[in-house]
Amino acid sequence: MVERDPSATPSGPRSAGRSGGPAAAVGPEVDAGPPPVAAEAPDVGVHRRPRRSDASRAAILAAARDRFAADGYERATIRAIARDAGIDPSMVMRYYGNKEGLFAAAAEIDLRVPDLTALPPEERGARLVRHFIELWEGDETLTGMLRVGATNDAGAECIRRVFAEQARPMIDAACPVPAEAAARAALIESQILGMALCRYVLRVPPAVDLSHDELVAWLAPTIQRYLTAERP
Amino acid sequence: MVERDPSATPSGPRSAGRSGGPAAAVGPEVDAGPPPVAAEAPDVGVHRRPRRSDASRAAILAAARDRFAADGYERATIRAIARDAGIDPSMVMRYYGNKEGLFAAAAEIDLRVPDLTALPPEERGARLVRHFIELWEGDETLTGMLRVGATNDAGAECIRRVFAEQARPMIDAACPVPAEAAARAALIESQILGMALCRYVLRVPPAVDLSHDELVAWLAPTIQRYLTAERP
DNA sequence: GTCTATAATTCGATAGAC
DNA sequence: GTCTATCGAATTATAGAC
Repeated sequence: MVERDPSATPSGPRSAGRSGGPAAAVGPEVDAGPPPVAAEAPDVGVHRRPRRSDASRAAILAAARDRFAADGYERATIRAIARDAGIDPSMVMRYYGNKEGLFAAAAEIDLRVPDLTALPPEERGARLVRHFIELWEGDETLTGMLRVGATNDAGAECIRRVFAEQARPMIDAACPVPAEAAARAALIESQILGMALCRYVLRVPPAVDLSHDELVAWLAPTIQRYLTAERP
Repeated sequence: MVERDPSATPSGPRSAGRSGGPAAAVGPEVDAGPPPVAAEAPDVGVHRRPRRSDASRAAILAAARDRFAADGYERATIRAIARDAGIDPSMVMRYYGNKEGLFAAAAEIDLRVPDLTALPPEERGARLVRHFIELWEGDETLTGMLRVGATNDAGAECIRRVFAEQARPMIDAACPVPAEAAARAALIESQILGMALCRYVLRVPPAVDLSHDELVAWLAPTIQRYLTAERP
């Protein structure tokens, strides 16, 4: 079958690593902290005394992102994540409490939605489409979150939150009628996620074969209409 | 957490049953047959001697569809499916060989795509959108297949095949330029599946709140454009 | 902080009686 | 055809030594 062979990667990090690219923009280490352990740093504000385990935590998070992305929530085991990170599985439990805590820490995503108000209205659709295409192809974590969100409720909540917090404000700013912004944002999200689903998760052949330019040419008018067209 | 409580349904069928509605239209019992058992009916063509176990097989398939739909591939256990069907788990193995065989048998879907050529071109987008909305809300199996397809490759193949075999011909017949039909079908599929993902799987609030009429009003022009508009 | 050992479940799958 | 009993493997999670 096409299932993952556990013996294929007996040790060491995964081949298709993130290479520290978009991962570096994820944000300032927003892990949940060691849950059942003594709180050694109550003032988690600007300054924080670096823990000796920061390297281990980062390695775990990177491996978790890869595994969750590749295998989904259920098949991504703590053992495999720990093995990829070169760390004992019990450390993962100690740092993140349980599997859900680990996922929550690994699921921090930055969509880096561009500022649409700086563009002339007729270019906003194309700008948004091109941004999401490049975002999706540059970071397999997004595909993973989509995979997890379809099966696990914590993953779905993650996607809902990411789009509500990061995409909505920009869409609100670009929408003509504020009362319609919610519906317009949902429509845009449906087309963006739908194409991502077909291309990167389901791998529907004709969707995979579309070039970036073709995608922009087809999808930009759709997004543009959802964004600014008069309500039908 | 929101995970399923195994003790919530100690026995008996699931509360949200299919009530034999769309399931009856799935097709003429296309199960894989008992794989490791003696082939008692080699001529599985038009006529077939009804097996004594047909009722059990149907019960298993119905329960499997519900479980796969609700829990996804990994969490849907053969034990739980058998319990819902009121049948011993070993029977599932005997009938369908293994878990993948069971899924393949349960994943037979009929999209019942309407004949678009009978409609004036300007009404085809709305017709298609309304059909898929009603289809999706009338049969939770489709949501389940989407859930499974996101995590499991067999599920993804199922979705690819269903759309390729059932939706493509109708779209081909309605598309102006045959060479562009593949891309147009992929675009339509991305918008249909994307909205289904947001509404029924991820349950993004603004997408869930959209009424049928609003959905048709917003999505129909998109589908219409993917279907017949000149290539951008 | 790190690791070993293991508890406690649960799973898919098999063997065999009736 | 149906069911009981169970195997072997895998999982999350915990306890505790160093």
